[in-house]
Parts: sequence; C-alpha cells; structure tokens
Amino acid sequence: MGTTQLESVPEPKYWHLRTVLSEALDSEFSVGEILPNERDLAARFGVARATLRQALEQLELEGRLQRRRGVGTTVAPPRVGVAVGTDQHAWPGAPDDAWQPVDCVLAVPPAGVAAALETGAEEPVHIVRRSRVFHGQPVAAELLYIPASSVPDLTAIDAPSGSARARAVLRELQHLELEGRDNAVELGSARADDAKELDRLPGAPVLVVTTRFLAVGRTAALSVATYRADTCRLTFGDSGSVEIHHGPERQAS
Amino acid sequence: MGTTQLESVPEPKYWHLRTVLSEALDSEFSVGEILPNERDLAARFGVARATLRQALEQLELEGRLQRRRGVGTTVAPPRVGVAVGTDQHAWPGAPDDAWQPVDCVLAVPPAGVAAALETGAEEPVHIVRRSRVFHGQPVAAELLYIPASSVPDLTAIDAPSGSARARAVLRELQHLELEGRDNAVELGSARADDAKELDRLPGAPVLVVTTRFLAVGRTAALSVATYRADTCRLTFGDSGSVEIHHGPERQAS
DNA sequence: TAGTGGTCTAGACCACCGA
DNA sequence: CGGTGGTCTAGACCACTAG
Repeated sequence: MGTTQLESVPEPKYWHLRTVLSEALDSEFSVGEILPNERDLAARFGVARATLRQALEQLELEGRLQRRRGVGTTVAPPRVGVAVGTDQHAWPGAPDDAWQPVDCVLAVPPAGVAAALETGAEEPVHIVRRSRVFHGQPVAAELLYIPASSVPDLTAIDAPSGSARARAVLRELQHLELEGRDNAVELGSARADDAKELDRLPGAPVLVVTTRFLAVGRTAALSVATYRADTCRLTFGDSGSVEIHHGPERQAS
Repeated sequence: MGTTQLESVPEPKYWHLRTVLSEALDSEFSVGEILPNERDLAARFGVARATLRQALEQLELEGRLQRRRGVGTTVAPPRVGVAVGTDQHAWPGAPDDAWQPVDCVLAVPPAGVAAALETGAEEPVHIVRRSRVFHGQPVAAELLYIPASSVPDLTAIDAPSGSARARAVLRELQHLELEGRDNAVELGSARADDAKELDRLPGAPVLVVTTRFLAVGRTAALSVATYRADTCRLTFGDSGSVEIHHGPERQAS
C-alpha cells in the first residue's frame, strides 16, 4: 500500500480509495491479515475517517473485507459457494438436508406469507426456525411456514414447541408428494433476530431466498431464508463450482 | 408520519428511524409519492442529516425508496420479478431471449474468467455486451465471454465489431449442443460502466449472476450479468410468481 | 484498560435537475 | 436559478474485544 496522496479527479474520493485499496488487497495482503486501523488508514490517505469508512464499506459489501468491532479489519477469504435448491424433489427436513431445526411455534404469519399460502389472514401456521452452518460458521437463517393442512396427521403429543416439535412437523411433511418448487432471490437487510443468529449487526446486507413448495396443486409450504451476503455465493443447478476471483490472492501464513 | 421525537433506547437511532419510516411508508404513502427532502426530515426527527441518510440508505437497499439527485426521494414500486435461467437448454441469443446485444469485441478476459473458460491467460475471446430492459427500464447489464473455439465457423466478414458482430457470434453459438448450465448469485457493487448502463451511481448494489454454459464436456461460454439489486427480484425455476409484500401499499393517484 | 470499529453531529461544498 | 441528493470534514462519544 505504497503511496499516500490522492489526485484531484472528478471521481469521488471514496470510490478512488476503494480501487486503490482493492488493488493493495490483491497484491500486498493475505487472507486473514489484519489491516491498519481506520484512523491510521485515513491519515495515511489524507482523508477524513468517514470517507475512508465509505471505501471500506464498499469492500465489505463485495466480500473483500471483514470488520469486527473491538477487533479490527481483516482480509476476507473468497466467498463460499452455498448450494440452494439442488434437489427439486426433496422436502425440507429430508435426510441429506443442510439445515438444522432450531425451534417451532404455531402463530399467525405476516400478511404477505398468508396470501402466498392461501390461508386466512388470521389463521395460525407452523413456523419452523432453522439455521444453516457451513465451515463452522452460520451462513443462513430460515423461517419455514407450514399450514396445518399440509401436516394433517401431526399429533399434539409429540412436543408443544422447540426443536423436537420442529422435527416432528418436518417428518410429517415428507408424507406429501412434492410436485416442485420456485425460488426467488432478492437483497434485504437483516432484522434484529436474524442478525443475531448470523453473528452480524442489524441491517447487515443479506440475500433473501424465498422458496415455494408445491404439492397437491397449491403452495404447501413457504421458506424465507436469509443468507449472509458478505460471505455467501448462492449456487443453483448441478455443480456449483463456478469460481471467479478478482485477482491474485495469497493465503495467510 | 405524525410525531417528531425519538426515545432514548439502546438501539441505534438510524435503525429506529428506519423502522418508523418503514411503517410510515406502509400506512401513509403511495407508490411514486415524493417524501420531504432530507434536511426537513432530519429536522423533523431531531437528528443530523447524516443519520437520517443512514436510515434512507437502508430503505433504498431494501427496495422501498428510490432517490435521485436533483429530484428527490420517492416511494418505490414493489420489486419486479425477473426470470433467470428458466430454459436450461437454450443458448443466449435464442429467439425468445430477453437480452439485447449491444456490442462485441475480441479481447483478453480477466484472469478469473480465462481460468473458468480454460483458455490461455493471454488468449483473446469474444466479449459480447448485452442489456436487459423490463418495463422500459434497464434492469441488467451483461458481459458474455465466448472462446473462439466455441464459434469455429465465425467469419471475420460479418462485421468487425458492434451489435451486428454480437448477433453474428450469438448465431454461431446456436450450432453447438448445449448440455446444461450453472448459475451462481452474489452481491456486488456496480462498476462505472455498468452503473452508467443501469442508470445508477458507481458502487450501487447489484446482484451478480454468473452463468456457465456447458457443451462438449467443457465450459463453452460464461455470462456475468449484473442486476439492479434495488429494483429486481430474481426468480429461478418454473413460475416466478412468489409475491411477498411488506404490508399494505397503495397506488399513487 | 487500551484499542478497535460503530454511531452521531453540525457544518460545508458539489453535481445534477427542473422550472 | 433554487432545490435536491451526494460527498466530505473534523471532531465527539459509545460498545465491544482482548490482554
């Protein structure tokens, strides 16, 4: 990160700074390495800390940096490829499922979810919370909405709530014949509860994957999964091994 | 947007503000309506303009607001669902393709692309630029990398460059038998050229869709498409009609 | 307790748009 | 031209982490 001055160009400073830092990351830093702190970096480039932070935010959004309060800013590893909806004919909770059930409650879903499920606006459904872990790190949190009509043989005996209940609901779900599913991906920001589960601050950028499970001619379940946008690359289809790097990147010693 | 004061809570002000504004958008504003300007809003809530802007940025990221310099901040319409990779067995440029060819040059691709294509690091490939328009608005910009070996019968006569050349390359591509494709989605920020084409500022959040086209046992083409993250919801699979709204939202008169 | 990133302020000037 | 959002500054204090 040799030089120090910025030229006067019509380009915003923070954008130019982003480019300079990005190139420095490629050529002079290793994955996991700690950058100088924000005050030092700002001084080194002759800009205010807020401006420097704007550049860092961009790079964090692009998955190049990882920042943790009280710790520092480190060079992020390449994003992990996470397979989404590979098996078009498996329910959530199938044996090879990557998700872990956390909890389950019976409650009235948000209006938009009720509409998609074609349930009444005040009708409670099973809401299963699940989480997905990759290399020991949480990468996604999910809410699964399942109308009572999709699990007709569920007995209240199994468990009133909790992960045991979640497993019972998912077990019942397997009895239906799955006809297909739909996926949609959009950008969102983590709500407080999701943020906590993903080990991020509220408002952190997430990729929201909405999956509709179709059975007996209607939507039998709806999944809303939020993936950490900074660390994840979602892969669809067969072999999710497309690897496009920005440039040279070394491994930390 | 009745009241004015914020309480003292351990929650960041901008986050609380985001919630308050979000609820106001649901209940008191119509799509397309113009909000008060940032200075007035900040004064009304008793915060600095920078703090108010943090809240607006969140809402823009979530696709709730649209801000344009020199104009103002308006309530955004719901995101449009854009189908991605519906037909697993059609090349780019097939008759029903949603993309419009813009340009085509023969150049050396970035190192990561060359690696994915298994071409030499210095070997030039055809780079086709295309754009995708939805309701009269540009929603995505694409770079298509096609090795010369995938279009062996292309004659230099057709056109040296430009959209005519692009069409010629795509036409030749149809002669190969497509075996399948891979998609990957990740968050990125718009480079200067893409930003211009998408009518956004550099650094705007985009969803980057990387598609690998497989033929004759290898990667015969690679597409890197950047979609406006603020206005698009990407849909995969059959019927991309999952509609999850935040809440009530009226139409502008 | 010392050092980090996260939040917040109160200004200033600039780039762009529409009348 | 006046008004909008976009950029930038130079501070301050807070929340968190690690030694």
